[in-house]
Amino acid sequence: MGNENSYNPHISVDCVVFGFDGEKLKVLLTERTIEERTELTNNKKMPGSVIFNDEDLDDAASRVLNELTGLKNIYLSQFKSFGNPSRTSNPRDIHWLEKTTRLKIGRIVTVPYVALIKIDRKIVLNAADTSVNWYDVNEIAHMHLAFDHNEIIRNGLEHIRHRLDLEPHLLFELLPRKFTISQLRALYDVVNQTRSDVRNFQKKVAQMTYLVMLEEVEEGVPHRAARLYKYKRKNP
Amino acid sequence: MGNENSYNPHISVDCVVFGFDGEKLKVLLTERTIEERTELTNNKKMPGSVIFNDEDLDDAASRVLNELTGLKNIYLSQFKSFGNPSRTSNPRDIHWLEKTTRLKIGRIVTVPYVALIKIDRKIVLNAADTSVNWYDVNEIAHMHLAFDHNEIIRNGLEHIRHRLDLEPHLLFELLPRKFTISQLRALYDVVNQTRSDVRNFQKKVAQMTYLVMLEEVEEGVPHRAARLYKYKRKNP
DNA sequence: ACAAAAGTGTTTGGAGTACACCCATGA
DNA sequence: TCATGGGTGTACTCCAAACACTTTTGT
Repeated sequence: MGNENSYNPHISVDCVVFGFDGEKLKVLLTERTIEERTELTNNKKMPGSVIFNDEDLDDAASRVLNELTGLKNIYLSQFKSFGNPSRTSNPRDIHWLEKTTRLKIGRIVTVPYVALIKIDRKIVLNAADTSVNWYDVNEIAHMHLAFDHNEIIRNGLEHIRHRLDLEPHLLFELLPRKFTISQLRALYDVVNQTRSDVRNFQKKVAQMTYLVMLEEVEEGVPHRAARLYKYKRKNP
Repeated sequence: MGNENSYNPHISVDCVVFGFDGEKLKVLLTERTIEERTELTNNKKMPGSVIFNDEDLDDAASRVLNELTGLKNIYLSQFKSFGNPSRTSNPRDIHWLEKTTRLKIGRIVTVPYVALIKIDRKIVLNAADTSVNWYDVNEIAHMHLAFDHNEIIRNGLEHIRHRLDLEPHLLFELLPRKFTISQLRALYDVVNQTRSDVRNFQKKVAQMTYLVMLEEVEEGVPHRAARLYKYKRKNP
């Protein structure tokens, strides 16, 4: 994992980190907290880094997440790369990169990943001059991110929609360990852009052999408490 | 399109070129015809090239196909990149690359594309020391290709299966301009690894508004001639 | 006439969709 | 007691799958 520690300044990885707050799909963006706050607003960006010379792409993506948040064993799925020569043409973006890597930066091809994390996991920031925040995935379309990160996030969202369609159990990467059917349905609907019928969704859930009903209900809600479920990996 | 003409030796594109011969899915591989024929057999590889410094990835993939075959306007779809540091560790692979690019080659991240072409289009070879041939996609698993091309082709096949599932009209990129329902069904089955029922398939076809029946039948077959159809793009 | 593939309908089961009311709980 | 979401069953539609015989044509 990058033990030679020399950067390869031609290739980077970027992570579209998704979380679910019970209502909306969120994306994790980083922001420099020092310097240049007065200039134009494209200083928000996805977590990312150029790779090390002897580092695998998947490892680089894991490293980026771990360095930023302290988390490990995050679900990651790579999607199609972005390498338009003009993607690194904004002087502000380049200046920032050269400052952080201390390398002369020319053209960079970036290899993007989608990451799924449980939004309630506490994030431990390692970098002092950077803050991270969750943003509604729909609001991001109206924000100005660095590089071509708007486009990459759009593609990442499409990518993860397909993945979740093929492997529905990945939904549980986004939910807390114990969850209600309502939460699962809300997530399902926000991912598929649907509005499922409550009764029909119960039927669907009844067929999921990998869901186990717990002898517990949620707490602290001002109405009838819902049953809690958990996800059981492996097969029945 | 690479008008500065200086190679970027850190990034390449490779094309998994699919064709359909009426029965099997085929993949186009290139082979050096001169030198070293006696050594081990990993001299077959996918069409590919390192990119030019000012060249977009999609353009590089188009260029590779055009340089090799003379064809233009080929359907291309990028899928996930391969960048394991050890993928360029075989000395034979490196030697070949350094000879063709005249560059010192270290680690290379490759950005792979799937290409769909009509197998009856005649391929015009530009490179004198290279031959190209179609290979059954299932046989490739048992062949030794250069680099990690076996793995890339496996992934490319999975990728195009998903794409064809989402956009069935891409099937027609693989068929001749006029085709029979049997040909379409054979292609459908080879892609989906199914064995469709003839009658059910006719029903499915009847719902494809973008298929038009021609007043023509196939010729030269030793049995009842099948009706020909063509694909009509755009909407009704 | 025969071999070989083309072409054609009906039935059945499972999955998705639409739809409305009572229940449990906390405030 | 009331407000809030939790939890439950039935009917209809549509699509996929199973299944066998007649037609056309070339040899």
